[in-house]
Amino acid sequence: MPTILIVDDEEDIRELIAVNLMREEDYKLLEAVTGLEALQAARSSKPDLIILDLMLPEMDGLTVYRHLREDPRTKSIPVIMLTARGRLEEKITGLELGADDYLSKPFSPKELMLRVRNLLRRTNPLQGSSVVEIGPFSLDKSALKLHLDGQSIELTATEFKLLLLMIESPGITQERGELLKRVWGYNDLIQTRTLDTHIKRLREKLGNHGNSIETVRGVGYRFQEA
Amino acid sequence: MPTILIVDDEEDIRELIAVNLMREEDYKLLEAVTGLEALQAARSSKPDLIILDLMLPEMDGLTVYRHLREDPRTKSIPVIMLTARGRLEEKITGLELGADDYLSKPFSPKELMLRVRNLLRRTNPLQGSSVVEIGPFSLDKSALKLHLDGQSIELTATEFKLLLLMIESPGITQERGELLKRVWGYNDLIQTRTLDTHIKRLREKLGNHGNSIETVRGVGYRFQEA
DNA sequence: TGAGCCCGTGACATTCCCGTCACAACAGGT
DNA sequence: ACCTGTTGTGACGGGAATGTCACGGGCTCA
Repeated sequence: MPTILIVDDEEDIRELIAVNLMREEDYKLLEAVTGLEALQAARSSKPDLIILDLMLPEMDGLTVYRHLREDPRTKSIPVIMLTARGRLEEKITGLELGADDYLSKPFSPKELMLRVRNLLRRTNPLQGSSVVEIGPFSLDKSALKLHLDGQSIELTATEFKLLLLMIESPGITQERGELLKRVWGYNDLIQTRTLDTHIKRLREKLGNHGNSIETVRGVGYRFQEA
Repeated sequence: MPTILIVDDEEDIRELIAVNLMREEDYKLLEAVTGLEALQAARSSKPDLIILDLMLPEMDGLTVYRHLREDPRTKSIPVIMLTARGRLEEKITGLELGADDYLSKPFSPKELMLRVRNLLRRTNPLQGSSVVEIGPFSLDKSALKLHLDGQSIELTATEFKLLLLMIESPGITQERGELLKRVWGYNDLIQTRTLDTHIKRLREKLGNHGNSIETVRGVGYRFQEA
């Protein structure tokens, strides 16, 4: 289970980030309020990733970042920096970010989750390399590949998530709104062709098995082996 | 019977939610006014779902949520959060909510009911096992399908509602006005051939069993196994 | 920086559902 | 048998839901 350290002096920002990380995946969370706390926690707990707000009282966020990079114990931990849009952002753009990333406020939590996952996958590739098997379908979470009829089909991240969601409960109809929320994070019943388009792309990639994804008009889609 | 815990400091909001929930389904309802009460109730009564207003005196709603997630006894209980439209909402919008959900005030009770049902079904799949069996008939609510004589018959949403209504009380004659109200929401005794048409279509799809839907002239229709 | 990939969107095509109508068939009462 | 109100039936068209396609923006990697 990956450990993530959140550094921010604002209680509710920490709260929000934490709350979101906790769903979706099983992360172990640490929190720090000041730069000093952050450095100590980073050294002692060796988190897999640090989310660092640059706007900190006392010790500036960039300073914290430099210290992290100088200490061999924390040198290789990837960092996602949160910056206010403006001058600080410019400074960062100039930095050689290496394995790191940044996000300017106000940011969408969805975006943050995405980067967290990306960064963890990039630096910690073994992470969650499990395989789901349903009938002739074999989904490899780590490689984002689908094995079917002896063939290996590459899926994109979104396609994979969508297919996995449906394939995990075969025979159960997944409502459109449900899929939009779980895959894209849309909470409102917005009108979009995005879901349909991805369903189409999935069906194409599934070839003969394309009709395993059935349309339930007015409700959603369901996975059902022919 | 699923248990639902409502957490809100405002009496009339609680009332409003309670009244609406009771109208739709048979839920057992619990109420809590403060965050502490909520946590205690959640731990002792283990509700199937919690509706949590984020705007609470004393202990903030997000904090309550956090505690719920930390305690293994309440960790897996789904939560619907109610937020005021505004800053908090922005923070939450776009989140990948995972098992949970949120709704911004003012919300329509209909919307809330919908999410309650969804969430309960999703997290508690045994619950309301979306299949109804009567004699040789087997109705799958989620797929809108009817299994009969080893065959699988697809029904449209309207057909399904209509058939379900009659099949749930076999031998009982359903009056035309009653059916029009429950399936179509028509409150007036309007003159329409809609009902007849749908009955016809149903009979067609039922094949040999078509005559299980009997006409009671001047009154309505009745489902009766041959 | 340029090519390639992935993704969301809007425009358009297609399919499907459903209510209505006109007319046929039917049942019950006289 | 005739009359009358009710129900069955088939066809039609509007409109909504979904399928399909092409485009452009953003990101990545070389």
